[in-house]
Amino acid sequence: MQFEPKRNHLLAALPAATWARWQEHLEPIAMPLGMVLYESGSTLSHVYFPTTAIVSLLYVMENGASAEIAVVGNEGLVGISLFMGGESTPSRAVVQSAGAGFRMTAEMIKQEFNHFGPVMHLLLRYTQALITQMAQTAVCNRHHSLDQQLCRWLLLSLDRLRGNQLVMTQELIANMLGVRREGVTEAARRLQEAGLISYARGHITVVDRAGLEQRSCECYAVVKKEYDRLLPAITAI
Amino acid sequence: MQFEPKRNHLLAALPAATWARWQEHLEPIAMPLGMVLYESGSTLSHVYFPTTAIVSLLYVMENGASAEIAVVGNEGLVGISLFMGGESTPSRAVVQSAGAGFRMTAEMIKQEFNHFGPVMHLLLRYTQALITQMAQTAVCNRHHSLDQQLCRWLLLSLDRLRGNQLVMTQELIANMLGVRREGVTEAARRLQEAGLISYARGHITVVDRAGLEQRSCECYAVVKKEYDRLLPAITAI
DNA sequence: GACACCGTGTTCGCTATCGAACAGATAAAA
DNA sequence: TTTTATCTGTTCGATAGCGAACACGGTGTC
Repeated sequence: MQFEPKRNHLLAALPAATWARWQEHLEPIAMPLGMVLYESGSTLSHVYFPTTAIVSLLYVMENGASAEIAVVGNEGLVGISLFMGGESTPSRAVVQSAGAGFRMTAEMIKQEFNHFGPVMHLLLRYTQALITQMAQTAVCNRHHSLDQQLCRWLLLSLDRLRGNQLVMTQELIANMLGVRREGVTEAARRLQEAGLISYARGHITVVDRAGLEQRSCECYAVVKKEYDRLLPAITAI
Repeated sequence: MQFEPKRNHLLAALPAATWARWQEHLEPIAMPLGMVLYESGSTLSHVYFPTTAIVSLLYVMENGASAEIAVVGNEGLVGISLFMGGESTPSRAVVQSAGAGFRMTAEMIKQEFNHFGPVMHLLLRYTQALITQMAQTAVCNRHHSLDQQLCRWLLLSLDRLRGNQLVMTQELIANMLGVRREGVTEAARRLQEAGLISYARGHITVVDRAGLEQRSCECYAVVKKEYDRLLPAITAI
C-alpha cells in the first residue's frame, strides 16, 4: 500500500497524459531510516518521490555538526538540482522517517521537465515552496527558541505522515535541528508536561496538535500557508 | 556608467539574440537605500537586475524583528517568484546598498522564461545558486558566532561592489543579520582591532580581505564556490 | 536470567547573546 | 556657529543554549 504512487501529491497532481507516460518509469523503492539519497556534491542519479518516508535535507559542516535545511515528504520530491541545472548541491539527503517512495532516472526527469510545460510549472511551484521552507528555517534558527523550533519540526513531520506518531529518537531530532540532545530532552519534557505530546524510547505521540501549533513560532504557519497556496489542488488531496 | 546593463552578470551572459530582444525592455532604475522592491505577499510587477546596488531579501517577523534570507547584487536578479510561478513570496526585498539597476515587466520576463530555453536555464541555475545561499544562511544562523557571520556578510557584500568600501551603518547590518546593534559594534571592534577592517560612521573599509576570509566560517566559501560552479562564464566577467 | 546497549534524565559551570540604559563623538542642518 | 540628529562605545544583569559527565531504566541478546 505504501507503494501507491498517488500518495505522493506531486505524482497525484500530474495530468492524465503525463501520468500515463510516467507510470512505467517510476521505480518503487524502500527508504529505510538513515538511507542517504544523495551526498553533498555528488551528481544525482535519480529524483525521489516519497510516499510514506520523510527525507531531510541536511548540511553537514566540516566539524561534523549538522543542520536541517528543509524536509521533504509525500508533498514533494528530492533532487530539484537535477532540473534546476546544477546536478548536485552542497547538502545531503537522508531518510529521517522510514517508509517508501518512487524514483525516476535523472535523464527522464530532465527530459520531462524540458519538454512538457505542465510538468515544469508544477515542479517549479514546488521548488518555490521548498525555497520558502528554507528561508523560514533560516529565520527560525536566528530568532526562535528551541521549544518553538521543536514544535515547528514536529508539525512539519506530522504533516508528512499518517497518524499522530513519529518514530524518532531525541538524538536524531537534535541532529536535525542542529542542537544538543540534552536540549531536545528538556524541550520535549516541557512539551510533555504541557500535555502536548507523549513519548517513550523513540516513539513520540502528538496528543494536542492545536496546542503544538499555538506554542510554535509563526514559521510553521508561514510555510504551511505557502505550500497550500502554491500547490493547492495537491495538498487538498 | 552605473546604467550599463552588462554590469549585471546575468544580462551580460545572455546570448546575442536574446540581448537584442531584451534591450528595449530593460528600464534603468535608481535604487536608493531603503527602497522596497517588493513587499511580503505582494504580486511583483517587475524583476530587477541590480548593477551597482545590493538588495537584501528579508523576512520581517510579526514582532518587527527581521532576518536576511539572501543578498542579491550584480550577479543576479530580484523576483524569482515571477518565473517560479508563485508571483509573490513571504519576504521583502530592500535596497541595502544604494545604486542602480534595470527592471523588466513581469509579463515580459515570464514570456521570455517560458519560450526560450537558454534564458530559462540561465535563470534556473541562478535560482539554484540563490537556494544554496539561503540554505547556508540557515546553517550559519544555527552554528556560527556573530564574528563569523559578520565576516561572511561583509564578504558577500564586497563581492557585489566595486572597491573595498561599504556604506553601511552598524544598525543596518544588525537588522540584516537579525542581531542587536551592540553585538555588531563589538564584533566590528574586534575585526578592527585585528586589522581586518576600519570603519567610521557608516563607512566600512575592508583592509585585509584574506583575513576576513580566514576568520569567516565555511559558509562564505561554500556559497561562493557554488555561484562560481553554477554561473561560471558569468562570475568570470 | 544475566548482560550490554540504547534512549533518556539530570547536573555542573561556561559563554554568547540579549535587553536596557546611557555616554560620547561626528556629521548635517539651521 | 550652534543645534540637532545620527552613529558608535560601554556597561549592567539576565538567559538560553553549550559541553561534559554521569545516573537510570527499559529492551533485546546470549
